[in-house]
Amino acid sequence: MTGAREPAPPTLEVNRRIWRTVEQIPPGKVATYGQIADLAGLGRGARRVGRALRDLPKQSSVPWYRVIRAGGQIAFPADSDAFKRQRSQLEQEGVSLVNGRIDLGLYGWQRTLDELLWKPGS
DNA sequence: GTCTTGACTAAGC
DNA sequence: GGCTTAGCCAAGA
Repeated sequence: MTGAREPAPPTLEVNRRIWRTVEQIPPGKVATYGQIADLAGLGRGARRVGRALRDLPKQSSVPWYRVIRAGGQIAFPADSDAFKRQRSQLEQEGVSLVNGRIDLGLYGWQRTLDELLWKPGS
């Protein structure tokens, strides 16, 4: 066979899909790179998500600041402007940082399906 | 064409 | 609780 396997999607296509997924994060919530990658169909391409956000155009209205690392920590150095900017945006949405970290159990966007089933009061 | 880097994650110490 | 190592994959030099 002349290599008639699945045509790998162009990077731009993947990036756009990632941005679309990030846009689906509700305000006041945050998602991890791994989660975005999984929702975008990249599986364990957490790094791909980071690259996609880096290639993100400046005029885009994608809430990149709602994407954080696993464990609820921001992917930038604490002394970086990007870090402060992201933290400011998160606080503006009602997300508080505790010790430089975000409580995923509180602000995490659909941690796992188990949690949805655990949802009390319904 | 090879090597290094990087907006990552999970596991180990 | 935090640091280190290994795994992964794509872009840049």
